[in-house]
Amino acid sequence: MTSLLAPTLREDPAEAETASHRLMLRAGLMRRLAAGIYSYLPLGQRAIAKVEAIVRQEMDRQGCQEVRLPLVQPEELWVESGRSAKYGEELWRLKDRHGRPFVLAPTHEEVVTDLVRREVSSWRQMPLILYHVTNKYRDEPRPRAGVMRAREFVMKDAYSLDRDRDGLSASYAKMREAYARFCTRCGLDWRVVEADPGAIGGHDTVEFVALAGEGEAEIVYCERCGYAANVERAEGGRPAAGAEAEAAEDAGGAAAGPVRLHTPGVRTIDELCAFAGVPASRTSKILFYWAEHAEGRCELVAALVRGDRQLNEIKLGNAVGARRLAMAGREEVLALTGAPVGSAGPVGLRGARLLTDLEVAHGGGFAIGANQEDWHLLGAKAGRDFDPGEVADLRLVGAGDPCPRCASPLGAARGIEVGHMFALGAVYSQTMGALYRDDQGGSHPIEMGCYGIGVTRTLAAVIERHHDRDGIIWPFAVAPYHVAVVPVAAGDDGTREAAEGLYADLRAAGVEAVLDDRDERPGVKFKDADLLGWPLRVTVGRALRDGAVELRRRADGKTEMVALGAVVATIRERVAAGLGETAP
RNA sequence: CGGGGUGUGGCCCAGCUUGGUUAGGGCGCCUGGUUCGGGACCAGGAGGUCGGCAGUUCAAAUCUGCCCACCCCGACCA
Repeated sequence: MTSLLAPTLREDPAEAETASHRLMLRAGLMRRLAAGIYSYLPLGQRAIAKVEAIVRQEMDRQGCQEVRLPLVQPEELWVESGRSAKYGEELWRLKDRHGRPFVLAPTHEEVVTDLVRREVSSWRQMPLILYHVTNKYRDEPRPRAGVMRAREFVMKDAYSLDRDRDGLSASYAKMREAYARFCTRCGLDWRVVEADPGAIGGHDTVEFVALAGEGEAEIVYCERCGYAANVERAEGGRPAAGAEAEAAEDAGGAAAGPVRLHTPGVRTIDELCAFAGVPASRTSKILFYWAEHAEGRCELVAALVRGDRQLNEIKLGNAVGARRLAMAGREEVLALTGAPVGSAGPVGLRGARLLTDLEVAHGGGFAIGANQEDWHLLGAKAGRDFDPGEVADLRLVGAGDPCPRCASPLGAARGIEVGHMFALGAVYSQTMGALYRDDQGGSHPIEMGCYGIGVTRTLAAVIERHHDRDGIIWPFAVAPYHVAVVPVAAGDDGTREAAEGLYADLRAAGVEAVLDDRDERPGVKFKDADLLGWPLRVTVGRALRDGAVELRRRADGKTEMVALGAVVATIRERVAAGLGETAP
């Protein structure tokens, strides 16, 4: 280790807060060059190489073919696909010396589509899955938590090319299998969840989320039926049948109408509940947004959700087909409804496109704003008292909500999105003209899928999952080295020679080992060994008198004495067993 | 982009409110010595545009303005 560039830090760097970020800096895996841009030092690079190797093995197992695609791409390809505008500022743009516009690759759908429209023209050439592992560039508005959200990062991206929807489904299933194996082999505690297709388009999409308290992704899951989804996507559904009947009763039957209630000063749902004596689940709130469409056209939309629910803006955006949403100002609401924000409601609403959440549309007996300052309506029911407009699932689903499949209460968790896959279909091949001939001579767009794994982010996820107060606890599968040989009493020739001999034997036996030959006191070496997280540590010291060394496991601190003659064999066994621990 | 915060030797920080000689401490680094099983001790030493520019002042790390960088929260995010 005297010659190994692994500069450990005794104290936590001020710039890092999350565990993985802190430890990647402290353990000398990487150093920051600029916001969201890092240099990887030898140990970081080795860990990355381990993750990459696992990815490659799993890709190759499914018959994927590795390629290497350019990181610098002509912007015109992105104009052609329509994503130059869609990506906006996040697309990292640059110009060559002639002033021609280029972009740094945030992903490679355009390049792959361009490649295959030139090279794949027959049904005989498919199915085909291409992948590569390279840097990606996204000029994030806010890079954060080290490599968790970086501007330059390593990603494995794959693209499947198929003749038809069935072929795409088969490729998608293969990749799903590969991703599951990958996550398990890296030692992650993970879930696969349904996700929102977002701007990339396509039909089917799932995320592979490594569970971690520090993660950015919020997911809900059902222990009973296995349903799991990103909260962005999780379906709200209609209220249970019993609740619907109850609600109808609350509304006072089909013939009755809502009751007007004077509510001076009532502005919020909480105040309304207190004033009118109704639970928040028996209220409904209306939210106004400006929806910006692809052509730049803006439209005012109103969303009606239950008072105790949160609006899921992604769902609303999808429902209205907007590129972006921005909440409307108070004055605009006043001008439109004739009532201030706290008294606005859906009854007689004009001038805005109204969308009503399933729960409100199928429920009844809601307290709502009366579109008149200081007045509310009690017992209002969609369809009878107001036109619900478009009915859609608009609410944010959370812990305790009923599972949309089996109605059991959902659990919630946070995690890190390490993988994401999309069944794109023909969205790119259609717009960019990637067509092939079938066996009848007919022309069809290629059915595509795209699949990404954040390699550097996976590393962060592994550390989030495997660390303690003292440092990293590498799973064998991604550890930069499997074992550290630590001689104590460096001044003693016998100790040093024994350690060096053991180290040489281990290397000769193919064991990934390091030798801590630094002229440091034992405490320093032990602390660094814990920080660096070697799965195994061999202490060569006082046990040498009995012809033995100590073999210690980082994961649980268990130590055993091993006779010198048996050390190499024992370590090989332990490494093999350790690698087997995360085998799928 | 909005809000908050930070910027002082490689790392962690003090000093700034109330301007005043050579800008401090701990860790790390170099030299010598003593130590040597959980971040040793002693002695000596190197290393600084106090983020940058401009201003106020006899005098600026310290006050003012502008700018830059970085971190956190939010918006955003295939």
